Amino acid sequence: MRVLVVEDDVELQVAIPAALRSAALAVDLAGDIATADEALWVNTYDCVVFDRMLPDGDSIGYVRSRRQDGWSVPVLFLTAMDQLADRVDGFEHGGDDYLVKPFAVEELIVRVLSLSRRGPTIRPPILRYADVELDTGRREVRRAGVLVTLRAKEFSVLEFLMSRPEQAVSRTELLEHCWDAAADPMSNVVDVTITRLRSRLRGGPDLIQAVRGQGYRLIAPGSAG
Amino acid sequence: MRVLVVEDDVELQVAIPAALRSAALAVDLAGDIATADEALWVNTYDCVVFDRMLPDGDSIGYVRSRRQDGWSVPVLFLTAMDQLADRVDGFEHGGDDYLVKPFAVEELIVRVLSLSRRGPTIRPPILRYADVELDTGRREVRRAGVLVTLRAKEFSVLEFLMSRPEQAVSRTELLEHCWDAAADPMSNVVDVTITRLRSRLRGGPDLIQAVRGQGYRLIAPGSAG
DNA sequence: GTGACGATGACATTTCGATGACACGGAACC
DNA sequence: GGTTCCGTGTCATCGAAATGTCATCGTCAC
Repeated sequence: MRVLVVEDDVELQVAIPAALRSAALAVDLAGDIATADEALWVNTYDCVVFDRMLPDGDSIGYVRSRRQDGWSVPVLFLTAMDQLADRVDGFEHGGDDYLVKPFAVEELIVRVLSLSRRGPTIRPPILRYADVELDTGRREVRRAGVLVTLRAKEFSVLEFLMSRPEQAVSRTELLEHCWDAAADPMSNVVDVTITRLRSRLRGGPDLIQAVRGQGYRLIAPGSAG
Repeated sequence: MRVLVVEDDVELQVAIPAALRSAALAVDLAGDIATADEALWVNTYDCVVFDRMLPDGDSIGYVRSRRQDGWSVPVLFLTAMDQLADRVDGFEHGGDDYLVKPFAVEELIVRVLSLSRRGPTIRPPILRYADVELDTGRREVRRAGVLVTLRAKEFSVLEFLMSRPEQAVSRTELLEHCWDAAADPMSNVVDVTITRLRSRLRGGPDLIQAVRGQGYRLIAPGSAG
């Protein structure tokens, strides 16, 4: 779990990261909103600890504007007692929390852990064609429910074909999407990989059709294509 | 001892606080879940008395969702006889209690005092996969019930893997979530940490599978993966 | 029938992951 | 303040597995 701490107070710049690291969190530090903004574009964080008042402004304004762009990383605001009156400002977005200074580090840790955990659980898609299922998250392929183990290249090629079912895909396209720039366009790697793919999917009729002079396409026999 | 009472019935709004104050408890009052939620973020309570049915919903849903974030203040649910059938719902969390309306105030006081005495034991969620339990609050890991001591980084990596069971997780993702910005993307820290993690979890079959070219995934042998 | 394209088996090469040994740095403890 | 210990990162090496190459064979279209 990785956290960005945005704090300008020198003492807290030391204390907060130390506390969070003791809880096995990876911590980056920024001293102002500009630096924080940069870090937030470059890296992925599970949670951000934002001091309310920073040299270049009130962090709430920054967070609010990013929220409008769909940015959804949970934020813990550190706020002084005298800023508490307008604390409602910080809660337009349900995913956030705040902590009044001074606070106990244990409290901070608990809050940050809690916020980090609600991270957006993205369900990676599962591609389906005929009796083949390709789970992009698990990196698993099943044919008629039976698990089929594929090599990375085979998986990658099948994924590409399944993303364009029944479309003819040229060797060049496959090379460009599944191989890196160093791939030799004269080689027959694609053919070989297709052969290997077929042999692994031998749990039913051949779904990979060669289109002479064009490339390959995924097609279920009988689907009049 | 400070207690939050969440009740919408006007008579009970008077009777319950009065009873509890007579037992030397400090009582705050909220009329609905929204108000209660705000109070619970701002203040620390030793116990919450929650009516089951409130104008803005069933309090059980609210409590359950906060429990998932590790919130552990004991709750006493006030439930009508006709809601009793589904009372089990309220007891996923061991620290809670319930009282069927109508009730004797003495009974209420006894229960609240009993709950308050337990104090706010922090009981954050426990991740489980196969025979591995990871207690995010205690920062403890058990395999087949046996305590396994992990280093901070190892814990952090395991936590991330366990938050995405059976999903392939790339080295980059792990680096981004478990290390800070100083991490060298070219380094093999992730591999090394995985090796160390495996060697510590040698109380059963290897659950960490390398996905060649992709990263790692948590998978129990035999789970058709 | 024949010529080009695709399929495939065998083999070579490369890449990738695992791991042991070592180095560095911070915390704890004299 | 110095020293030791512990956690963590770096590096080099090993070995296995994945993947590319090549040669040969098959087959489809004209």
